Amino acid sequence: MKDRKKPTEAELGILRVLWTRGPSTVREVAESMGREGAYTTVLKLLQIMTEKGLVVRDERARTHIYEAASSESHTQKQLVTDLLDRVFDGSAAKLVLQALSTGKATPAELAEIRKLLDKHRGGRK
Amino acid sequence: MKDRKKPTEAELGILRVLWTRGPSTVREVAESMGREGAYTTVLKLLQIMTEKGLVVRDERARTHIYEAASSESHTQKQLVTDLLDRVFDGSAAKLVLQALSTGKATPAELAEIRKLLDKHRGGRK
DNA sequence: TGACATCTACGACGAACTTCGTAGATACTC
DNA sequence: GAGTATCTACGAAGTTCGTCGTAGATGTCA
Repeated sequence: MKDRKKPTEAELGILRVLWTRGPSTVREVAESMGREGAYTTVLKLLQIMTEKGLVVRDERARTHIYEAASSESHTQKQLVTDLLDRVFDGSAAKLVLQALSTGKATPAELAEIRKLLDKHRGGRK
Repeated sequence: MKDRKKPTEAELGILRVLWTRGPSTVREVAESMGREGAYTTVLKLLQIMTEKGLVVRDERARTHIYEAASSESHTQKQLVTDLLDRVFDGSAAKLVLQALSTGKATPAELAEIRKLLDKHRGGRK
């Protein structure tokens, strides 16, 4: 698996569009990003991403259709793992602590996290 | 605050050394990274980081002493916030879910996270 | 068919990042 | 004091990334 390669900033922006829109053309991606003027930029990025294996391309029609090669959650996990190793010495607790300390978690989210913990504990015990 | 600037990969490596070692000379940093051969590389990086404000330099002595400008936890929080915005739509819950799903959290850590949640809930109520 | 629109491919550019070599200044040692 | 070691400063090269312009192929339509 060549999943080791982390998408760059611009690539991530495109992946986000593909995850929410599903398979899309270059034009659709560009418009979704509000970058209609930068059509060829998006095209080039998608071509490179195809080489890297970040997206998959259906070129049966003249207008190619691109699709994310990895699911959003899979990529999220990969990026979290990366941050964990690079910045937190692999300690998930430290990461969660910092995530919560940003104060961006709503009460509903806190409850959700609580449920997650219960599930994890259940699996472990 | 110019804290908006995210350290690059190499810069982060140096910051990690400074956080664990405390104020250090170029040589000490290079040795701590096992890059003694790349002395001038580390020096150049530290010079650039000084310009960027990532580190602070004491140049009273001939051999300058460098120190991280921001604490480890502060930088961690910044990087988590960045990931949160870029990859998780700002949802701390999603991030925590992925962090836990890596399976890297020990039971002790899970307990710790639980405690954190209690504290957060307490503050809210 | 001819004019025009749309698509892909590709090369080139500038900016940021990382690396290293060299020069020059300062300290150390005998 | 001469020679050596160590330090900073700085410029240049190689890479990656993001951007865009242009060329050429293909489709559309009056």
